[in-house]
Order: sequence, then C-alpha cells, then structure tokens
Amino acid sequence: MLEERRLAVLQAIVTDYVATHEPVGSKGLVDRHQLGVSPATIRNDMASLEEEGYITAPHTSAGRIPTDLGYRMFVDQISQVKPLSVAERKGIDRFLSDAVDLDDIMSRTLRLLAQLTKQVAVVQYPSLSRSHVRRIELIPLNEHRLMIMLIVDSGRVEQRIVECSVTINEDLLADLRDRLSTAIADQPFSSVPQRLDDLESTFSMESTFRTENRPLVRAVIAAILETVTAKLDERVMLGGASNLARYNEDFPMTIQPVLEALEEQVVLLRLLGEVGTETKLSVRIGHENEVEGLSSTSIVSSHYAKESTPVASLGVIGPTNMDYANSMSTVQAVAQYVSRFLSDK
Amino acid sequence: MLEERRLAVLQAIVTDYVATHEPVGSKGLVDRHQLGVSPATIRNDMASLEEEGYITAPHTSAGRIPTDLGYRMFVDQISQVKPLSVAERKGIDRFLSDAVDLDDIMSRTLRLLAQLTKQVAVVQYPSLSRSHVRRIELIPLNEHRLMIMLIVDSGRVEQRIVECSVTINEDLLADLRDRLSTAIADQPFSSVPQRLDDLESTFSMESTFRTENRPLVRAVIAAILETVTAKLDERVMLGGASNLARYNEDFPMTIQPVLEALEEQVVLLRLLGEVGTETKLSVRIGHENEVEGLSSTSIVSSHYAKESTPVASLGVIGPTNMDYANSMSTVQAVAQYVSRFLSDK
DNA sequence: GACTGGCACTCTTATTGCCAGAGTGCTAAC
DNA sequence: GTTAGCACTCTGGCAATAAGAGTGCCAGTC
Repeated sequence: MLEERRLAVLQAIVTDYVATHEPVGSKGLVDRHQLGVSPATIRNDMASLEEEGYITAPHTSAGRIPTDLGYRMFVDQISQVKPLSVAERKGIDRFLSDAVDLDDIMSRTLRLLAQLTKQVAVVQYPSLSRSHVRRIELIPLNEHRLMIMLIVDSGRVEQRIVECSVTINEDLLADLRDRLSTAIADQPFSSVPQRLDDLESTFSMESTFRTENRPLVRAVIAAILETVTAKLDERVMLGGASNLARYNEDFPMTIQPVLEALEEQVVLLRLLGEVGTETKLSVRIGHENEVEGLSSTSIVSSHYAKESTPVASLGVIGPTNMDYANSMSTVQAVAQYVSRFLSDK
Repeated sequence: MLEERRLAVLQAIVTDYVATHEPVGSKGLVDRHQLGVSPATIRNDMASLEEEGYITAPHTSAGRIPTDLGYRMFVDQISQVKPLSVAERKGIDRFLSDAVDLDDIMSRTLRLLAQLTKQVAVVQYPSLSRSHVRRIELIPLNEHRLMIMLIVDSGRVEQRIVECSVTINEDLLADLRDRLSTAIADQPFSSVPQRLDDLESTFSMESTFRTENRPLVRAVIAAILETVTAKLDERVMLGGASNLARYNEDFPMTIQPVLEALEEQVVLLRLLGEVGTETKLSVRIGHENEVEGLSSTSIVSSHYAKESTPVASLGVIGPTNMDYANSMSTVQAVAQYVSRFLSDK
C-alpha cells in the first residue's frame, strides 16, 4: 500500500511537471490527482522519495521536480507503450508512402518525427556495415575517368570517380567488373576489404591483367576500398532544431552546447547507440548518456529494420522533462512504419 | 568636408556597434576614433544621420545604433573586399582539397563557412536546372526491378528504382538505354521533360518496342521524368546553427523563428537568391530580405561556378550587426575555392 | 502505526522607490 | 562651422518591503 502510493505520487509529480514545467507541490498534487489522502501525507511520501533520490527541491519553498532517477523509474513503469490513435497512424502511413527513394524516406521520417513529437529528430541512414553489396558497376565517363558505383541492398548507392592515366578500355572494365562482382557481390560490407585484398593478390599472382592495365585495376580497387571504409561511418540527419528553442525560456538548459553537440555526427551516433541490442525502444535520461553538454536532455530511440534485421536507428532528443509517453509511442510507431516501407521497396 | 565626416561617423558607429553590440555614444566615438572634433560636433552629425534614417536611438539617453539603411550604406562603402590572409587561404585550400566527392565538397564547404565566420552557413548543391545529363544507366537489380541512374555533369548522381511486372530483359534495357542516351545525354536538365515526351511519342508512333515491353518502357520514362522534376527543386544544406545561439544573449532576436525559417528549404533558396544575376557577392540586410522571421538577420551570399558558369550559391546568415567585412571576404574566398575545385574534378 | 491539521519557518518573486550614470539637445559663445 | 556648458531624460542596478508558496515537524486522531 505504502509502496504503491509512493509510486503513484512519483508518477503524478512527473506527469504534472512535464505538463507545466514548474515545480509541483503537495497541495496541487492532491487537487489534480485522486490520491485519497491529505497534502500532509503526500509531504511525507515526498520526503521519502527525495531521500531515495527520485525527486529534488530546487529550494526550500518550491515544489519538487523529478531527478533523472525519477524519470527513469517513471519510464520503466510505462512498460507497454500506449498505441497511437488510428488517425495518427494513418497520417504516418500516408506521409511515408509518398516517398520516392531512400533519401526521401529518410527526410520524410525526419520531418515526421520532429512534427509529431515537437522535438529534435535524428535519423540514421541504413548502416553500411550491416548491409550487403548488391551490385557493382564501372561506368566510363571519358577516356581517363570512370565512375564506380556500389549498389547496396538497403537502397543506398555509393559512387566515386576514379581518374587514371591509362586509357580506359570497355572490355577490360567489363572483365574487371565481373571479377569484382563475384568477389564482393552479396557479401556483407564488413568483409569487403579482406575480399578485395585477396582478389588483388590473386590478380598479381596469376598475372590476370596485362601490365599496362594494372594501374587502372589497382586504382579501382583502392577507390572501392576507400569508399567502403570512408562511408562506413554512418550518415545521420538532424531535424527540427527549432523545437529546441521552444524550451529555452522555461529552462536553464542553454541551447548552445546542445546544438553544438548535435552538430557532431559522432556524438549523434553515440547517442543513437549501438544497433543490434535486443531491446528495440531505448530511452536514455539526462546523465545516463555521458555526452558532454547533453546532460539535461533525454534521447528516445529505436532501431528500424529491413526484412526484420535491424539496420539503423532513429529517435528524438528533448529536454529531460519531455513527454515520454508520447515520444516513446511515436518513435516506436514511426520505426515500425519505416521498417515496413524499407522492406517493401 | 561635412559630408565626408558624417560618413566617417557612420562607419565608426557601425564598426563600434558590431564590435561591442552596445549603443555607441558621441563621447566614446571621439575617444576611439581619430575624428579630430569634439563630441558636441559629433552629436550634431548624429542628429542629421538619425534624421536621414541611418541610425536610431533605442531611447533618449542611450547611444545610437545603425538602422538597416545604415548598414547598407556601410556595406556599399566596402566596395573592394579586403583579401584574406595567406594563412586563411591556405587553410581553406587544404581543407577542401581532401574532399573525395561532391557530397564531401559540399559538407566541407559548409563547415568551413560556419567556422570561419562563426555564423550559420548555407550551401546549395549545384543546381540541376543548370546542369546537363552526362549519362544514363539502366541497371537491372532483379527480374522485376531496375535502377535508373542519371549522372550529371556537376558530379551529382540521381538514382531511382523502378518496379515492373514485365520481366526485365537485358537486351531490351541496352536498347532502351541507348535510345534514351541519344535523346537526353549532354542536354540541359530543363529540356529533358520535353525530349522525353517527344521520345515517347516517337516510340508509340513507330511501334519501336513490342507490346509486352511497352509498360516497362513507359515506367522507365515516367520514373526519369519524375526524378527530373522532383529533384529539380534544389538541395540546400545548413550548418553551424549553434552559432545562432551565441547571439541570443545580447539580442532581442529570438532564435526560434529564425531556426524555423531556416529549416524550410524553400526559404533558404529564396534567401540565397537567384543564381545568375551579374553581381557575384550579394548582401541583404535586415528587412531587405522579405522573409518573415528573418527581419533582423543579414545574408551574405555568393555564386560559385563550374567552369565559369555559375551553378549555385553559398553564404552565411547572421544578425544584422555581424562583421560584414569578414563575412564578405570569407564568403567570396570560399566561393572562389569551391569553384576551382568543382572545375578541377 | 498510518494519517491529518495546524503552524512556524524559509525562500523566491514581484513591486516599489531611489540614485547614479550615460547620453542627448539646446543655447550661447568662439 | 565648431565648441563648451548645462539642463533634461531615460536606463539599470540596488535595497527594502510585501506577498505567496511550500515545506517540516509536532501533536493529535482513527
């Protein structure tokens, strides 16, 4: 009984604080929630909660606000996420289904998240390291210049231009393409460097190509390698930054460091976290993410998948006093829809 | 004499205000600048300047601050932009020369601008409407799915996946590709819709393709058309938004509306202005750009070119009291370097 | 033992009044 | 045309006060 009510009090505090962004006191709490006890009792509970570190008082005569730990408890309590309304789902569906290509899906997802949650949205492109090379093309542009094109099963296309003093020969290219293709097509990106290396040794051992063509071959392989390793660092998009400014007024959280942190791709990636852990929906609250400058923000993120293997993450970033219930259900729903659209296409 | 000094006073006011962000009074003005006259004289000049609308006083006993008109006058006076230092130029050169592809050039340029000017940077991708289709490829992905790839001379590559119930036939594709190629390769993007249209009529008139292949042909043409028109809206990147926050403190300019405006691609494009007008470097001050929410920001922008035909714009956006001299020279220099790198590659 | 009412205490926030400082505009003199 | 002097105005900061909100604790009740 006692335990149960204390939890209810914590939930009530979080709820109220998230709604008003103002410290909440015992009086208002019993007014707005059916707790069935007097303010004095609540005060006792609050004292215990404070002792245990779930809430804190900005100063003696203010109400209480949740600590990171308090939010954590609250979030853990929302084990099953409340589903979105039919209208909302329909809106997501309609908005995403108009997308024409991967870029479009990603940018639409971004806008969607930012709009629905009124927060900063982050979307990661399908990770190359979890993808497979579907096809490789070598397209001559002119005599000394060709374009390498790696088509990836997630829908991404990586291209790169190579220059070579050797005159480019169509037959040679076709041959090279076929060999490259058998070597790396349908193989996971992560294994490509090794395979290319092996391939190159084979070439030189067997003298597959004529001496004058070797530089071209070598240049192409080097370029692919470079692309593979360079682009392995993931692509992340950020949107809805103006939503940050909204919270500026009622919060000591100055947005400059936050904006700065968010401009670093590396930071964003760390925030979204490793893809591939068991849990789909993840919430990190305040200090739980140890990125400097983001200690008063929370991140709600989820993986999304292509054909049921997770390929990347997306999520929203907001102040710790955000509406967790809404953010969580939105992120989850959007992730589901993106997964579906990716698998369809 | 009188005219001349009044101009000097205006310049001094702008300089001081840009440096301190505080209203500047007659006393301080004679202290910091060698004007050779007494504060009282300056006061008279200031009164005239105010009457003519170049400066204004926030309240009776404060100093003066420049109006948009004042800044305009100031900027027009800096006709010849002061060149950057050798070290700065070298830094730009080094940073850009590491770029591996167009995406990389663009994102490096963005970071460069933001860092050097400490302001929000905007970079527009080379405009498709001013580019030519260099090559078209049709790559079968599987039996019912193929990828269309448009390689553009600016280095951009647009791709798109088409699905078709007809089984894809390699020979057919090769044929189609050749026909498409002769129709639109090396043609300006803007003429592509018309050419495709013509091509399609020719096909149906001459019954070029067998009935069962028609849907595929039609789908491909439709997809290209869609890509061409959809992607004709330009791509713009924004960076250094955290620099906005810096000015937050000393300025009535709340950043929310600014951030919001900047998130709209359309708005950004309008800000960068039409490419192709005579002047390379353009400065719009405060109300001069009639975008809502950006009435207290200025935009310094410039075209950049590929092989001496302008293809797009880049620039920085900051508060009206920015350091115009620095912004202008940086934007100009960066635009020059980008042009050079684009033409090289 | 859990709950409640009451009360003293603390701390913040808003309001007011006041004073010093900064800067102007004007006038009269050079 | 320029300058010195002076009265005037407005802001910004500071202190004192008053009001309000909320707590903690204690004694009493069920």
